[in-house]
Amino acid sequence: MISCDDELRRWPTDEAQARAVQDRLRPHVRLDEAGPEPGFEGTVVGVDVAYDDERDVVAAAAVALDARTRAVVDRATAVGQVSFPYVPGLLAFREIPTVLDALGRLARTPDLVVCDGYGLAHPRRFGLASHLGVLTGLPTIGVAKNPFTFRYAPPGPERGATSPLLDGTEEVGRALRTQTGVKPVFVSVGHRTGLDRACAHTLHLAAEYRLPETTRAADALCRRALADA
DNA sequence: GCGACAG
DNA sequence: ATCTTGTCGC
Repeated sequence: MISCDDELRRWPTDEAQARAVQDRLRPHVRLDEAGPEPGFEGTVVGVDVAYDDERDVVAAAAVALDARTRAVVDRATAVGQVSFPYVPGLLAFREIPTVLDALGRLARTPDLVVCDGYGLAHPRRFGLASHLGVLTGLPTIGVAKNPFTFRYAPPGPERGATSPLLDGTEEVGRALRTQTGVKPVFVSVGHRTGLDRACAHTLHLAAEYRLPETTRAADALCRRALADA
């Protein structure tokens, strides 16, 4: 078992340390659980972060939706100082401290967390969603807007179509068409979830727009929190 | 060395 | 991520 508090206390200050942390925590990712089944009774929480580099301020939001109806049932925000620069592959170190703060302000523990970014689809198989999952112990998935460094063949034009997201020949995630005729999103497993259910949840959450409601709600809220900070 | 590169 | 105008459309 890893201690979230200890990890935060020993937050890396340079890239080499950060990569070492990823290599140390990666074995704690659990890939043997299917995760919450689609339509489960509980909450899906979306998290997102906004920055003001001028003021060195970061604002995070966590929005809890009813997993079945997608109705917002709770929301929380947190504001902090930027703890790491943006480096491709090390995004988690920039976002996680403030996200954890916001998650801790929710009234109840999430049953599933949807992150803006990747989980296993990562150069060292330990993206933001996996990192957040290992620190919290919660089931997590990553939904990204861009394919990062990975390759994919365009999925079919219909909503629900998928194609493998590939690192060489390894499927690290899936391109998922959430709306007919619209650019796909890129789904990967974070922690304690399988790829099939990760895609099913994403599709259910993206009933109306390209991005899941969790992401849209968290994005709007963290922007507002940043403006008010 | 050069380009690519989640947010 | 963020900087940014107008514009097309429901």
